[in-house]
Amino acid sequence: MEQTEEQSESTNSALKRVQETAEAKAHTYDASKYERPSVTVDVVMMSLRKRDLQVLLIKRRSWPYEGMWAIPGGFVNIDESLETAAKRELQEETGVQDVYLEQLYTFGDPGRDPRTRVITVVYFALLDSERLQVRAADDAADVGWFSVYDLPSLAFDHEKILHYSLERLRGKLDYTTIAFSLLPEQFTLRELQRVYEIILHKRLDKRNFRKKILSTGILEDTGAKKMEGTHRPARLYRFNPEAEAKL
Amino acid sequence: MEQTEEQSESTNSALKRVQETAEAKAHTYDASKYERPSVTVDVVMMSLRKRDLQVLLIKRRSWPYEGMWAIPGGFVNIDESLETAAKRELQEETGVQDVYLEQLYTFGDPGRDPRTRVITVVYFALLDSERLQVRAADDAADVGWFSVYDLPSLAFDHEKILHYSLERLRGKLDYTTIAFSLLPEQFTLRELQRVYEIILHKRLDKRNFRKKILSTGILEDTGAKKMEGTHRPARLYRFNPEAEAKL
DNA sequence: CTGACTTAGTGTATTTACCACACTAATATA
DNA sequence: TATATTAGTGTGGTAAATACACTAAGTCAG
Repeated sequence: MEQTEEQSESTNSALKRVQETAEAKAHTYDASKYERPSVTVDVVMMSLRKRDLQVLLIKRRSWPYEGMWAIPGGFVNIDESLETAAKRELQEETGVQDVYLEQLYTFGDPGRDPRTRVITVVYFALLDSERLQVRAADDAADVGWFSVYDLPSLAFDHEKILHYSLERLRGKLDYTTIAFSLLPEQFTLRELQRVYEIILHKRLDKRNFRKKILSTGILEDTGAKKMEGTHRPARLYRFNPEAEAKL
Repeated sequence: MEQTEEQSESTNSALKRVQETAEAKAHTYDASKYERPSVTVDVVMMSLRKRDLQVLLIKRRSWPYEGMWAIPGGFVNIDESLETAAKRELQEETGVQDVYLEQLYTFGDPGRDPRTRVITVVYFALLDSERLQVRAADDAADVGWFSVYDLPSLAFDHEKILHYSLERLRGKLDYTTIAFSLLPEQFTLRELQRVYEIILHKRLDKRNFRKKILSTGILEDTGAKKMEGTHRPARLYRFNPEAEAKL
């Protein structure tokens, strides 16, 4: 449930040796002009839309992979932290703030970008299905939401990144409260169950699910009820972060 | 148990906008000469020594943090992958190859290094206690092994990195086979239990431990026995990677 | 207004995982 | 030959996971 904070370092006695050999070994790549790799931040943004787990992608308008879809991202400014850069990207792409955000993995193989050496730190973000509406259909030509179970062909190795993201999401689902960040403040138990079912991609037993969730004490009954469609009305719950219960 | 592969990208329609503003926003840091962050790879190397979980550190010989201990690391060469860089570091520091290696986290706050902006990708390595002997005491003035439970004062925020490493190790202990990478090919059940006890820093029940491990079918009886000290001889087991059993 | 339809909400019995706990046998050493 | 040391083994109790089916509150169409 927690991601530790940033920071660290490296340069030490051994480092100078390395640095000296670094340029010597660099028998070019594409660009001898780039002695050092560039660093970008990419953000995998997922949300629930229409009872489906979807990811936000951007259509590339130039070489390489022109016309293909890609995960949004951009360079890290010299004076901002990686997380700040990820938040800025989010803000620029969707206009949303205060979403769940965690660092996923750093991808840095040489040759992953045909233009130059780029190391990218990938962040993973979850939007709740309500605030989601805000933008998303704005400059609809370039930006689109896609089901993670039915992806278009993707630029670079972004398909691999999305698979990794999905694995991580699934893994964290049952020992963290990550699922709540996909729902609005109030929700019914059935809606919560649906989040789990969509992400795990399998049916769950209703009674066992409710029993397990409620036994953790992590939910708070709002007293309100939700009436919708042709059903019986359902209780609305709220996530209680105070209750540091284990799922 | 698996770490996905490298690779990805970022530059897309939104990227250009970002890049333009990047330099504008960069109201210096220390170095306007560095328009872009440098990238290093640091390696947290742990091993079991004398019934203790220890980490390899290097003594700094210059500013900043002169005389303090730090995690070894170095710049990423322009033509090598992050993992390759981490392996190279390992090789340089300890002369060991083919160890367990996984990417841990990327730390990149501006100001984490007083000299310039450095983003570091931290890898986590485990050496088995046998091959360990190889070097380690070579240029003993600069390099040393320290108990993770009794650390010296560390350069930069390396203490935080080590805490994170230990947490990750503990977390993975019971749903992966990571523990085996700390042992030689053959080992007794008692030795395996000791690995768990040292890492989790608590005593485990012998019978329950054996029952659980053996029931997974992940161990293979070698037929051999180990006689040592003033004990009864013990069976030697071997890790069987084929048996894709869950711990 | 009535009948058909949809979903909320509830309990029990079975199986499986987890945990606490103590003695005997093989070997080395003094 | 006596002493010290560790390997190896089983059982019962408790908590968690799973499989499974019906009733009641509401909506909607006719």
